[in-house]
Amino acid sequence: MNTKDAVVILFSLAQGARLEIFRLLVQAGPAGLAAGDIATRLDMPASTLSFHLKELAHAGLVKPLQSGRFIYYSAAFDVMNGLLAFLTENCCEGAQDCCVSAVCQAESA
Amino acid sequence: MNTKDAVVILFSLAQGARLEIFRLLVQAGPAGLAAGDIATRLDMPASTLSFHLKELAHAGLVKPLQSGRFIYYSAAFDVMNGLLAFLTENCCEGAQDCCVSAVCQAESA
DNA sequence: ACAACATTTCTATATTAGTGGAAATATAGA
DNA sequence: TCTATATTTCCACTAATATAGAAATGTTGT
Repeated sequence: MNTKDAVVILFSLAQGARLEIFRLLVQAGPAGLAAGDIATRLDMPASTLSFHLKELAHAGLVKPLQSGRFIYYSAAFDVMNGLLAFLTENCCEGAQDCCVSAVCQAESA
Repeated sequence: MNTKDAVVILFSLAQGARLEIFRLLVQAGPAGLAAGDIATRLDMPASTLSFHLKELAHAGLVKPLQSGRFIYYSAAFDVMNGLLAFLTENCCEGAQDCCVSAVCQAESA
């Protein structure tokens, strides 16, 4: 991951509608949700949703899977993990205690 | 942390210049760097840097500390950790294995 | 082929963001 | 107070983004 990739990913999340879409998909898990289902749950016009899904897919944060007439979108956890690692890379010149430890402790506690 | 806070933080990072500033400060550690130092290292006009620092500070991602004529900016690791936690909240309906574990394993390995 | 449905692309509009020079503000030291 | 330095604010310009209706595309079952 380089700076340009990270900017694209962050940009795709830095918008109210898109962040809600992504969080919905994170909570939905690997199976994902159909586009129409997302539109209904978030009360969003189809064209607006499509615009945002395209942005998220372009960043690699969501992956589309066609199944019949439906297209299921799911969150790409590996891409998100890569982003998190990038954001805390070379943290504090090697003193990693001050950086992401809080998250890891919260997870393992 | 709510969606609006997260969008503000993500937005502050979703820009090439700002992401570079933040990463520089992450690597610099808690002591931070003076604004002029950042400008020199990133070869950026002072007014442009100031614009971006303001955005990062507004999001709470960097903290300014005045010391004489200099203003030292440092990364707010607690805010970043809060963001990471928010992004993976309620992940996969409880099956956390699929989410942030990769980051934590990489850190502890 | 046709009808029904799911999703995307096209189009126009309104709003917002990024840039950097010049001027203003703040601090320190003599 | 005067000067040098550090940083921010002001300003104008250029460009990009979010939105949603309407039309187009693709898919399924009959």
